Amino acid sequence: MAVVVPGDHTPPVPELLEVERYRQAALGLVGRTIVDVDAPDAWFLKRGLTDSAARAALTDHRIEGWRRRGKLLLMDTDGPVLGLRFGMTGRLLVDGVLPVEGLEYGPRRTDVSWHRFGLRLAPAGSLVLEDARRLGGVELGPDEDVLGPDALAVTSRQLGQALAGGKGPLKAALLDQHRIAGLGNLLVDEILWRAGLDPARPAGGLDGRARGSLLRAMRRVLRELDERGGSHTGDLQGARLPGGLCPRDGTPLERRTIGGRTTYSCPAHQR
DNA sequence: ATTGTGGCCTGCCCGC
DNA sequence: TGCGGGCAGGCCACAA
Repeated sequence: MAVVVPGDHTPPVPELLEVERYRQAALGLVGRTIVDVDAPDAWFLKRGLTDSAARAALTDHRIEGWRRRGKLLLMDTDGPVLGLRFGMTGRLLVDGVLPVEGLEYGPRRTDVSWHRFGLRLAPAGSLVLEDARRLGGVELGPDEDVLGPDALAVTSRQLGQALAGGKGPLKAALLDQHRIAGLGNLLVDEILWRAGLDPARPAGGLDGRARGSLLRAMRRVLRELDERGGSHTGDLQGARLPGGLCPRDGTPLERRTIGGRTTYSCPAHQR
């Protein structure tokens, strides 16, 4: 059940669960042909891409599939691969419809001035990436291999490799998309809270038992929060504010900056 | 190579 | 009622 806290206006942050929903919705576009590209915001185009270059590269090509690796959404065509990143506030409109709806927080309004990238399709339809804060981006032929294994499919062995020898905090390792791809701040706080692990403990210091707890919590959180409706529906979410109490044991939560991110954790049961 | 820090960007909340 | 400051966080450049 989603926790709704009046006054909390955490925006809908696209972590892997939201990007996966975008992917599922975009699958409906497979088979259509790109007839025009609209990229009005040069900032949004990465790695030297320009509006005219994107148009030249994509026009007349057919969409053949959609893949996801972590938070990176990949459009396969019979020409180039297009990579879409959503940053913190990016949303995808598929034929004018927002696939991620019912989000409890954040602005519901939309604004055409936030449309950073669009594809016009034949015989009909469109794809639009809307991003108020412009922290996302679009690039051609993204390097997918710099990303670690996807968090939804990570194996015990891969998790062990991702954490091995890490001297930084556990949370920073889980946020590092090179190690494991897909987890953002909210999901990591929820996972570590459920696993009973202190986000500040060294990533490389986990024994087999702790790694097992972590992997189980990761899988369970991803499955449950997806069923509930997204990354912001965790049990910790409602308490993730100054003065919040641990929903498990009532202890005042600790608020710290770890891995450069605002971090809430329970000093009593996260060790 | 690994780890840490700051900046990008802008909507929104809060206090005055 | 308006305004300024701080905050949010994914990602990247850069420093140590």
